[in-house]
Amino acid sequence: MPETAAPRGERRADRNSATRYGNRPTMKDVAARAGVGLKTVSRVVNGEPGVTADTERRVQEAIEALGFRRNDSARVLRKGRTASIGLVLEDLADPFYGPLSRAVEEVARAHGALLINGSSAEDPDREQELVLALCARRVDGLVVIPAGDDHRYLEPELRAGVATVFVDRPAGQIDADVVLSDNFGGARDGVAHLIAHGHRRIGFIGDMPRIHTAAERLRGYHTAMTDAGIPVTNSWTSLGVTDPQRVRRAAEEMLSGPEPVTAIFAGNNRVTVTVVRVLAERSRPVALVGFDDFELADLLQPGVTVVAQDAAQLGRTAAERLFSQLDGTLVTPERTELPTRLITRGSGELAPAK
Amino acid sequence: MPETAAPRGERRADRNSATRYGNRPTMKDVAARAGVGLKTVSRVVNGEPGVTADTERRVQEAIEALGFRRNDSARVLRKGRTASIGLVLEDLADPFYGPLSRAVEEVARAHGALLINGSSAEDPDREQELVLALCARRVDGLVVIPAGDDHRYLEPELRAGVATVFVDRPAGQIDADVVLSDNFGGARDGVAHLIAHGHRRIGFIGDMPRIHTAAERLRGYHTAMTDAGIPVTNSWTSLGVTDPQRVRRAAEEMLSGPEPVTAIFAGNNRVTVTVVRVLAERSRPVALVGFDDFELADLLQPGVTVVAQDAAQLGRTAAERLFSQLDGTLVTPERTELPTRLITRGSGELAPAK
DNA sequence: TAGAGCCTGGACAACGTTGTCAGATCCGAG
DNA sequence: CTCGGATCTGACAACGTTGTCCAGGCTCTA
Repeated sequence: MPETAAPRGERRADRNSATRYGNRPTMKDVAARAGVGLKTVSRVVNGEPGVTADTERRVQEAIEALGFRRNDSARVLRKGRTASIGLVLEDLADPFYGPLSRAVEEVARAHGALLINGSSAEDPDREQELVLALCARRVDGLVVIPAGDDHRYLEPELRAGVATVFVDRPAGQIDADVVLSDNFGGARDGVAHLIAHGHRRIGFIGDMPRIHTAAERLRGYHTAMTDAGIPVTNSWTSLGVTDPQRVRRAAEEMLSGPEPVTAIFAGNNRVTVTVVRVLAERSRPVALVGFDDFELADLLQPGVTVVAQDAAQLGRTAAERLFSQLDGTLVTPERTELPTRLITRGSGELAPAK
Repeated sequence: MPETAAPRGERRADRNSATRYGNRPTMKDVAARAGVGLKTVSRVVNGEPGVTADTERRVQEAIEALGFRRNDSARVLRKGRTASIGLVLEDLADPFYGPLSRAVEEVARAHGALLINGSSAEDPDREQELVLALCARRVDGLVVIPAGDDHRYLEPELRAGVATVFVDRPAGQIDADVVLSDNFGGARDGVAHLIAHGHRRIGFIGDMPRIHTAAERLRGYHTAMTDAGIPVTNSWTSLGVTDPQRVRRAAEEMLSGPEPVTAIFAGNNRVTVTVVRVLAERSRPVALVGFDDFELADLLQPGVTVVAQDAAQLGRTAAERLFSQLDGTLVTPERTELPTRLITRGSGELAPAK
């Protein structure tokens, strides 16, 4: 039907202009060139049956010649599903989130979906901004590592059917699926490990307790101490922003008071590393167990004993639950808790110094 | 205009059904509820002028009540720009790419764009698949860390106006913008550093030379050796897949031959770490310089001397060039090369063992 | 008070695709 | 030779938004 193509042809007077910047060929163009109907092109592009080999060949040639690529935006609009999921995390540059993100991506890929991700930089407003932007893009689902503690802004989205899984920390004020590490148990076991090696004065340096993981780990510390009948002195714990300067000061204080600690439990990755630096500068050996594993921990002198959580497994589990929601397999929000693993490498097995 | 809303109202017999799973309210719904025209809602949502305060309030209330969120897919279709860019890299879990990705994200954010990313897993087919999927989504631009060496498949996309910047390695067979580290200069300087400390038998363990960065670093090694008048023996270089087993074997071989090397230049991150492990098992000190910095390199005994490249800067530069292309500021593809930095920490300053 | 000009709001088409449905074509069997 | 049915093809509407354009009401001035 050349008639169908005519108005289009008029608008784009010169055939070459179809390949000009920002003016991509559409199925209509392909159809005109191949001398077939619009829908036939759609059929070929989507591999639908009911097209003769000859017609298909003509269409393919036209696609090739014009450099046509289907516009998925239009497709999405029509079909309602975007085949993409969103991941909001704290900071992609953090070595903990890289593997997690990659794991989510792999699961998404297995389901034919792309991953859009964003870093909240631990800022609740930015988290909300990102999440809502992703919803506006109509991602099919969301994996969120929350920065804020109030997620009621998600309610309309949840009602509208956006599948959502929270990871690493639970959602605030709403009932949602969540995948966590056993922060409490891990910390408790780590501290108990130090106690088992003879320590009684054990320091704890962690994040602000308003962060769920930090609070849970602190609780684990207290539980282990209480279980062993050890009263905890206030000066042994330091909770707050975990920038190197503060952690350094905190470590130095608890190591030099009248009742210096003989062991330190570090509440996260960054803390552990800073503590390692502080300890490296001192002659008296101090035991150390850190939450979160990190690369090369085994190569340090001594190797650093850690409570490891499996970031990739966390991401994988979350993504799988997400797609279960999308399949309709899963309906009720659940709380999944993954175990942690104590990896002994030396630093946690040092005996208390006199 | 209740008349306008009527047909819609009929289709969704029950008002509640508008908030049912997968059936989101549209601007039409909002307009009906607020008793205004469709375009007025659009104006309010986009903050366009020409709406009285009272009308705006009514619309805002309807939006609130219905939990409306603009469908960006439709918007994209209409406007032609998606305000999103794609990033294709090798592996998000690799600590080198985390900061790079984050830097790209920050620049994108500053330009109001979201980042979609994908891991090619160093597989050219998967790279192409990802890139084309992103093009189908009509991302405004692409940042690609290429896995393959033939990117002619991108030609139709480039003609269609998809801004593209290659990072870390140049594009193959097409003329495109590219941002690189000075792999050649960095490796040359690193090896020269070893030579300056008295080494003559220096090993090189690197990736397959079909990877551009690997080839350049190898060239740097050869140049440094030649400049110093040192003939290179074949058994001193190992090129291939950089899995731990192979690297370990390679290192052990060059350390135990009749003419054992007294220093090793490691072609990348992973190689460096493996070599550190091998050297830690041996008593005789061997000097080591690695390409790429890594966390805790300073805490090892001895600290590891490295040729550092700034991954974040690489990402930032690439993203900025991308947006310059989109602004129209930039038209001619260019090759940008960022300097590397030698960081001395001890392992590269060891004198050759007898 | 009439006319000009501004401001607000809405009807309509278009973006590029897919689902529906009906028309056209071809084959073989009666 | 004709008819039924299977197969292939295309016209059309719809997805939810934004750009264009025009209508109607208002204010201001002469």
